[in-house]
Amino acid sequence: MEKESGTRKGPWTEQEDVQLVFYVNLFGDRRWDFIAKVSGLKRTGKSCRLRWVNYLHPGLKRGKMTPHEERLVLELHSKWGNRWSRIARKIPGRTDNEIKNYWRTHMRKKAQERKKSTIVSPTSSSSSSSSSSSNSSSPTKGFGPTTEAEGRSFYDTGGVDITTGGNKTGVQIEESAEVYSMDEIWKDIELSEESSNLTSQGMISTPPLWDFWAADSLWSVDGQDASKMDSFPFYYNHMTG
DNA sequence: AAAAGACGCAACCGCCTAGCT
DNA sequence: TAGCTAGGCGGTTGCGTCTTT
Repeated sequence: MEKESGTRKGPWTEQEDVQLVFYVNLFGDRRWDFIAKVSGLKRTGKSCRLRWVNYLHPGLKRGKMTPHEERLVLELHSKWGNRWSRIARKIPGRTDNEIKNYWRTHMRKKAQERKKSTIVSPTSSSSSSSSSSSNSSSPTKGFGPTTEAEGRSFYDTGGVDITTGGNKTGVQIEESAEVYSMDEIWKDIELSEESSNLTSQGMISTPPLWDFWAADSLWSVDGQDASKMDSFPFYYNHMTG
């Protein structure tokens, strides 16, 4: 419900997308407020940016996460915690939002599995059942699926921000993350995904293209490199099919 | 075939930070 | 140096789609 002078909200239309892409190509992907204004879109700069970053950006990969990407997410999350954008930068073609969503889903599944397994056999699989609480004594955030009951969102958060004082207890950061996270996670993943033998098929390869994209500036578009953005037809095809 | 529940994704909100005046 | 603004980020929510009963 936007007021006449207000901004539009809700899902973007194809028309809006085309318009946004056009203006981003024109002015680069920096001045979002400006773009929002000149484009005539009744959207905030923020909204435009988000739409671009999460959907319209030419470097975006769509579809399911590859096993390789999943691994990366887990690995990086164990290092950095919920630093989604930071993680996303290491996984070309994936947005922070996507990774965040993936993680959330992932953790929800895990939480459910764990709940089930503890209900069925509270003493079973020794470490895993204790794992969710293994970190709870620490004021730092545990890696495992914290529950809403703990007052934080349930998928919050793995690793510790090394750069900040997340590590208030002085616990060794990387190790504390490792204590539970990677072992547990890998185990779970193997169990749940072995069946689809994704990991054993050498699917670890990121498309070479992505090495290029990643290494090059496109993923970290900095506005200045507008020449690379002349792939407008791509966006258009991408959007219109 | 219909209803209910689960899942996945897109988008918004609010806070924080960096840059500018 | 303080205040302001835009951009960036993480958390959360809403809704459409898919799956199960």
